[in-house]
Amino acid sequence: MTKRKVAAGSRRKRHDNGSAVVKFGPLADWVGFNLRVAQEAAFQAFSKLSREIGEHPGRFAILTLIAENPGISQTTLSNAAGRDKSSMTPVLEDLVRRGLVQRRKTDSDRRTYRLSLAPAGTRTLAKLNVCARTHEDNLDRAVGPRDRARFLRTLRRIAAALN
Amino acid sequence: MTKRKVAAGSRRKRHDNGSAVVKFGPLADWVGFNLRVAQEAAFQAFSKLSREIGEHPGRFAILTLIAENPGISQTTLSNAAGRDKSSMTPVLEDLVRRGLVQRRKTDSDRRTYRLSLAPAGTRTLAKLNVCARTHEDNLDRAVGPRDRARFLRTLRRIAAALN
DNA sequence: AGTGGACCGTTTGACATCAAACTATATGCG
DNA sequence: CGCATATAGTTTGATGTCAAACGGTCCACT
Repeated sequence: MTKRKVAAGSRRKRHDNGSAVVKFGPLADWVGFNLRVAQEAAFQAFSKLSREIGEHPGRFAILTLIAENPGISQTTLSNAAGRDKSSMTPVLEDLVRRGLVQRRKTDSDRRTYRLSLAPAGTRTLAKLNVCARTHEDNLDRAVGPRDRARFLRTLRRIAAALN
Repeated sequence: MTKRKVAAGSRRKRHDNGSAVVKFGPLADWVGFNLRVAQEAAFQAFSKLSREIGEHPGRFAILTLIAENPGISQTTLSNAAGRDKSSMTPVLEDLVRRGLVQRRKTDSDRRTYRLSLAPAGTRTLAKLNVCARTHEDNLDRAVGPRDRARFLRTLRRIAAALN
């Protein structure tokens, strides 16, 4: 029970280190909980990849959406990214300061900014796309090629149903 | 183009309201992005349900884990919930103050707390379980009964592969 | 032309979370 | 025994997010 050598795989620890065996009970079979765990694991993994090239993981969706929709406004961007418009202020301030994004006022509507990628932004996005490709390969491997399409379809249905 | 009556379903707006048509480009086909969108939609939906009974959505996992593992320590709890141990401090302070959770020191190790549910905590958890059941029904409907088991398996594989 | 309501982006305040530093406690090892 | 090291929980500082309030702008309607 308290022998020096313990069962396979579990290295001897002086204390718990918080890694005791835990029962998850009904949580273990709920879609909501497993969805959260999977998403957080995926985000952590992408986070690590993007930090290796010195970029915040959240910048990827922002830069992609600007690249795909040149001239987009901050509010439209925030809606597409699923974030409040007020959280765009510091993010875009940073991206503009670093020369990745251009922010221009229009003549027609002086309230809105028109956002577009600067050349440096295109280059940064290209590097992030390499990270995303690697990340996606890891995810695909876990999902399996046979189930990928079905899995994507289910995710989209969940998003659509709960909005 | 600018007629009074517009195409089906799209109510006439004076301005964009940030709901312009947006191209998602490659984002739309990435597992990582769709996973994020689905999870955030699901969380929002559960959040709304749990706020109706006056409880923070995040308390559900905490209370369930304490119920399933009486005597669990804060660090073990934080690991199981996928949160940093330091974020448990204010949460448990709140739960103890409201009489939902009991926190006792042990004789054997005076550093650790042993957490367990108080009767009020059991009652609150029962109410949260009703919310979770409703939420899960909505999710199941979106997933479809045929794909549910496969979907769960895929989510678990993603979580396992990226840790 | 004037005006009221809607909209864009920012500011502010609240909150959850993390990471690192810190205090107190426990224990393996000499 | 005594100390170096590991662990439990808290504190602190930074960050990202939201929601509400605000100033500036636009525009439909009178």
